[in-house]
Amino acid sequence: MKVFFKNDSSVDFCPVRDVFDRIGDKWTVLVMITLDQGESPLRYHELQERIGDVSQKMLTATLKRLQEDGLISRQLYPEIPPRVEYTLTARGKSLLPHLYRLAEWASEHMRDVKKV
Amino acid sequence: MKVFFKNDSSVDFCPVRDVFDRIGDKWTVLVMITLDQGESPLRYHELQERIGDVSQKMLTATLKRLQEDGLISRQLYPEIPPRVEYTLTARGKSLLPHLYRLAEWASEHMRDVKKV
DNA sequence: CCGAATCCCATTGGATACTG
DNA sequence: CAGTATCCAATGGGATTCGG
Repeated sequence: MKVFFKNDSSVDFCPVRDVFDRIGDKWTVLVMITLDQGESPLRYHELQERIGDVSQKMLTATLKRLQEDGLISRQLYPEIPPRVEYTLTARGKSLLPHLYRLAEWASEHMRDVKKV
Repeated sequence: MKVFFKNDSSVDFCPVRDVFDRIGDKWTVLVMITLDQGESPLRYHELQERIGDVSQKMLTATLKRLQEDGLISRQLYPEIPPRVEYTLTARGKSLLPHLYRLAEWASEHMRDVKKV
């Protein structure tokens, strides 16, 4: 596989950087996996509860960006009080296996590394 | 696959978080892939040149932590001037396929997303 | 219930100068 | 050559308050 670097002046994109710039933050992957583990669409507050230690600000920001990237979809039911459900899109689902494999690798290799 | 959350009080580790905490920063994955693409061990300055836009401070810090995690090894040849060579360890190599798959996914799905 | 807006702190990371 | 050390700017992210 070809990898592009910054001094490769002919190209303006680098898949490796791109993907980690997008999902390498603190919450994005966790939200996606939480949605995947939920057997059905999850509401805002359900997500917050299941993740357990995410602030409203960060959950909102993460959801918004995931939606902009087409990885999740947001369904608003204009009731009183409002209800909002989040689901993974096809694109989002296509990313998940790779994330799980990384997590598997981590549980095999990071156990002794962690200690910090 | 089982995923652990923070409110899962019985466990103190979460593979998903662990791995992204470790490799989700700006340079770690890039260094590993650069080492992998080099057909032989790479010296400090070669790494800096190939990556192109990494500062000395960050390259040094990234290499040190990769070494602490057992993902790369550092060989010092005490000559004048000194020569240092970096290689991927077996554990480091075992992680690479997963990173490449993520990069592949990115080049298929992030092209149109990127635009920001 | 689902956020938006603001404030503030901690961490990341870049530029530069110096050392064995 | 291969780093250290220091200073500083930018970003990430938490706590709190407010709105529809």
